[in-house]
Amino acid sequence: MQIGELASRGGVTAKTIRYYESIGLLAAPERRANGYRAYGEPALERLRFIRDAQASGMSLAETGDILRMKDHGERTCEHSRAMLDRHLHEIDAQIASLLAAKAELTALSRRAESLDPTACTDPNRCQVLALDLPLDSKV
Amino acid sequence: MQIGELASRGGVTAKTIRYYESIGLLAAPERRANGYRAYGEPALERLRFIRDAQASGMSLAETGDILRMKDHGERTCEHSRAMLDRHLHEIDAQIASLLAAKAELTALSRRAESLDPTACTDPNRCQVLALDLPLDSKV
DNA sequence: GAGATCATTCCAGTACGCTGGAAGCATGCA
DNA sequence: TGCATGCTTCCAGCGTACTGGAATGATCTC
Repeated sequence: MQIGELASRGGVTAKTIRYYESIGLLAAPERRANGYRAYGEPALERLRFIRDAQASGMSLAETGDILRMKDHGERTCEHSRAMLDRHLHEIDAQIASLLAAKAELTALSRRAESLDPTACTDPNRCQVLALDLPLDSKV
Repeated sequence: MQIGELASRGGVTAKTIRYYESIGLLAAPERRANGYRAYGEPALERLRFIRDAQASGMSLAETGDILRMKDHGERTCEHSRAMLDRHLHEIDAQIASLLAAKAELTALSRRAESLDPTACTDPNRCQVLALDLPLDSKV
């Protein structure tokens, strides 16, 4: 597939793919006679892995470390595994934090639903924001 | 309190506080005769809210939106609820990505565990993450 | 054949969230 | 008194991760 298709299927732009290639996250693919990059399915998998890793809070540099480890996957070492485990712990912490935030915001949103919109007349108070979170702090 | 104390109690630097003031997240406080900024406890609460909001994934701009809505006592119910709901969707997306990343990293880690640890005695192999060259040597 | 669309390279710029450093005045303490 | 530390302003720069745009060429569709 060409870069445009890879981009749309991977949820990024062609620019981003070229950028990833430039920093070594994606290998330089084969070129067709016209100079166009030609990708296979593995490139898409790799691209999706990068997106997932990024979403887990890893930098592109760290993601590159892991991808390189994956590339050498037939043999790995304590260092690599420690790094993976560290990231796994970070991910768990992030998930926990997000779930906590979600619970808080959900409670806030639910409370907002139960409010009478016409009750939103107090110029000094927003009922949605005034509760559950320390939003009433003023400087 | 002076900026230094606010900074240390808020877990940021004085630089950061001046930066927040410069972008409108913190109101310009009163000044003492010597020109020093003088803060009260509410500034600390506000600073902590900013920190908490950031920790839950909000940008400083979003945080500022919420703080300003509250400051102005506007009728913000609809706006606030839309923002909350949007943020909830973002959190869901983030959690999904985190879970996907976790699954992939767990698989990698598990594969690493199943390998012979004595294979990690080669210094070039045992420092895969630190020493290996990038995929295409173009970094 | 024309025009839209896709691709190429390269360089420069953007947004975010700070961070550093210069130059200078204020304060605290031995 | 000396000097470290703290505060002030202003401007510049940084790291991350793109993003825009120019200039150019290839392909597709009518």
